Amino acid sequence: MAVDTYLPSEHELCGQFSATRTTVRKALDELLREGYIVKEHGRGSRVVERGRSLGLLTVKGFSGSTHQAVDTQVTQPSEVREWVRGFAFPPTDQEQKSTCVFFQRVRSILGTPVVVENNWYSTSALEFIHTADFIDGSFFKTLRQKYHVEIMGVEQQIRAEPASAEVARMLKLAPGQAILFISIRFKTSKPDLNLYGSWYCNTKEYPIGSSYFR
Amino acid sequence: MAVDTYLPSEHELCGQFSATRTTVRKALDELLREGYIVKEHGRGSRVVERGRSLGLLTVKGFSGSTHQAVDTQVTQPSEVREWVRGFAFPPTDQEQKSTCVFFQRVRSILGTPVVVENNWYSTSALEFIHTADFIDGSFFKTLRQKYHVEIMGVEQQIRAEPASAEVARMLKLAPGQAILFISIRFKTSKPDLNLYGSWYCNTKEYPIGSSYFR
DNA sequence: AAGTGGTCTAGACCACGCG
DNA sequence: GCGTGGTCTAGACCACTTT
Repeated sequence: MAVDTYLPSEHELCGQFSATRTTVRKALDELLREGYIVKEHGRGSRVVERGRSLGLLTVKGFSGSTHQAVDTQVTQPSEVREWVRGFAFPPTDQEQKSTCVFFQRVRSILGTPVVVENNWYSTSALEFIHTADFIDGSFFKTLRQKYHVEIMGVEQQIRAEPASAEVARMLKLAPGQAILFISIRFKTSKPDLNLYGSWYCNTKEYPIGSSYFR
Repeated sequence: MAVDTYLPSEHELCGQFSATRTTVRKALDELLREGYIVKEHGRGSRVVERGRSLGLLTVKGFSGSTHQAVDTQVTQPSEVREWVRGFAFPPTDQEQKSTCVFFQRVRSILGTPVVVENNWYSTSALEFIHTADFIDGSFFKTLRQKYHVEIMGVEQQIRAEPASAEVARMLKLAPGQAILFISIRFKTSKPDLNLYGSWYCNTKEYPIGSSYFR
């Protein structure tokens, strides 16, 4: 949809999709939270330009980015490991009873590496998926299309830290530069399945964006 | 409510408050997003411990903190100024036509300064409120109780930065330490009134927390 | 089987923007 | 006055958990 145009009214959308206000409004609220529209009381729902930011803080994950030119490099393909400690959101007891799958990747925008992602999930809740088998290179898309698992929510804890030597190397920064560290847990529609991440972000060019509406 | 207990069922709450499922669920969804409860399909809504984090990323602002012992020091009382430039979320044209009110404060937890807040709002949308007249020292509480203005949403942009000399001094850190910079815009129930902030956070002891659910 | 949360239909009334 | 979004009541059906 073109920026600055208005969507059909909620009542019209009800007709078009044979749904009720409740359902239509729920869908529009998603668009609002993702930053695609703003609602103007008495006028309508206007399509807006999404800002120059990563949009990491929503359930869409990195794929919800404003940027089309996000490139993903797998730096450590999926492998089975033991859990490490020190998560801000610790895995459940059940998850810790089994091993986990770990993979690491680096996200870049226009050639600039912006995020180093360390990702884990429990082998008890989801089979081993090789990074080479990700549909279109996307983990979330693979979960959705092949396993019918949806991301239902996300919890995060955010800190500013100096970059370690290793992270600095991967982000092509000087060691000690200020980076953003995100400890993250995604909750999925599969009750026992959570996805854990420790993400290191270079926010110099591309800050993290977030919006939240009642 | 005690941690790990369950709330009355949604149907029960409907009875207790003479409301419908829709309304009760909307309220519970707020509690979910604020991190006070988790919903367990088929079981109920369980009260959980909120983590050791600031909860800055929701519409509650700093007052949504987990910590009771948040102390606020006004370092620059309200005064009328010209707008400065460089906001991630620029004031609207209408707002920029008039002057603005600026105030600065430092939030501390258990004696440790954790946030330096620079705050602005347009004089065209809200009268000058002296920091000394804040109800219980809270700006949001004053807006709500005295002006019947509610916070409806928040947009943020987050970066990791080295602390400037001035910010370092206020946060009692060494200059150049990694801190978190948040550029923030609160939208209110008063259509023309937005609140703008540039916040500098020391996340070493108290990281920023956020949760998001469909 | 009974109780829970998840989702939906159907319809009402209100507050806001605009002509 | 009319159309818009904001909120609410009333009630149905489904999926999941527990007994």
